[in-house]
Amino acid sequence: MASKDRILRLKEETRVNILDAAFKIVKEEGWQALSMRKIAEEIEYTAPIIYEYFSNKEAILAELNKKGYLLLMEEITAAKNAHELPAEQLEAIWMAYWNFAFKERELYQLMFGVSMNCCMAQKSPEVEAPALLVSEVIKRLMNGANPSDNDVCRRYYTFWSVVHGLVSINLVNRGVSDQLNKQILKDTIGGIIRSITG
Amino acid sequence: MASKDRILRLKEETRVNILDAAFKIVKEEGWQALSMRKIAEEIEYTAPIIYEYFSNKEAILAELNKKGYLLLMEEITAAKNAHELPAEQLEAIWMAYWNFAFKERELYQLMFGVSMNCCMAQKSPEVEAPALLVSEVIKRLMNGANPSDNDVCRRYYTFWSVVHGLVSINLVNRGVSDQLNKQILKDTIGGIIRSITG
DNA sequence: AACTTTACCTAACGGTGTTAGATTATTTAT
DNA sequence: ATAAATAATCTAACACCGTTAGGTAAAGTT
Repeated sequence: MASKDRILRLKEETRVNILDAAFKIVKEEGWQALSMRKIAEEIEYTAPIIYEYFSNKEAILAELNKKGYLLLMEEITAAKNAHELPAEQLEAIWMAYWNFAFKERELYQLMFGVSMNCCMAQKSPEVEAPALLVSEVIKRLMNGANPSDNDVCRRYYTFWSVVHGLVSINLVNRGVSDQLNKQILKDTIGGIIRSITG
Repeated sequence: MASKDRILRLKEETRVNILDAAFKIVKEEGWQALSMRKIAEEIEYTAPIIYEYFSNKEAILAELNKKGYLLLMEEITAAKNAHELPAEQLEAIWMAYWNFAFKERELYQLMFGVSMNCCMAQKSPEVEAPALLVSEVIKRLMNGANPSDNDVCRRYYTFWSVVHGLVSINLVNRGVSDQLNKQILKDTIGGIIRSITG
């Protein structure tokens, strides 16, 4: 009977509604505000209903995660296809990645484990000390060029980005071998130093 | 009277005990397992007592955050002092930073907002697609050199680390200007590309 | 010994994810 | 059309969370 199909379509529809509601809440109020009861309220049901469509909250997050990757894939594919030369493609791809992260920051947080409620924001002497120490060394390395604060800062963030990026990828992923990581680390740091000293 | 001092010392001691208990729980069971009631059980009190020493849970996290920065500062200072030349100092500092992240991974997570329960771990076609696409382009860029999978993978992680590092620093920090970020991004990506094409 | 202060606890509030069981509505079979 | 079976949905509850109010018991002070 065709009514079976209609019912299946309705079921699929509320499944989508649940995901949309979750996404809307996260966009408007952030991840910490996402709760099963709030999703239920949004779709005008009670909370236990959601468990007919998703085995638990984590399953909803997994689905949104997938959605994020599909969106990212769209963006970087378009960026790639806008160019011919691989060098230009690569630059466009990573620019698209960057833009995606800020256009869909909530999805990016979910996808790559960037937590929201971290203490780094609040400034204090203890928190700022490492940056100062490293910046001093960078300044010494560049002392021939008489660098501005902006230059030093740029170099500091370049170092920090690579290392923190590689660290956090490994903390959440545990994918690549330690040997490969150390190699990447040494090579890249060496590269930045050479690019400074010329 | 001296008893006043002794009592103050005792108060300070249980303050430290609370922090130690929290740290122990996190080390053994991760951040998601840290609760006020569990801390209380560890120090053999009930939960409300903790609020005599810390205004809320966040204040405890802030204190552990500070502890993390002090430890990190120790490590990178020692690394720096082991060398004379700024180039060597920088390499040693970032290696120390790397080692700190994995020796004290829980502290690192807290300090830099690396969230623990992220979906990236679970592999699926959707999740792997972007990496494949980028790797293809990298391979094309290196086609003269006939690169191994390991080489391509290394380059991919180098790109990804910088971009993801810069992104996540900006997502949690909101510190640096957009202009500086774009500059860092373009420079670094260009640098990596040039280091590939020779 | 009575009074005051401190230390500490129990009980509760409103929130979370999740499950069990009852209730209502819809479909199917007679 | 009516009875039985199935599906859809809800209420109530569990065990946990951070946090607060209020009471009790101990310690210190006069």
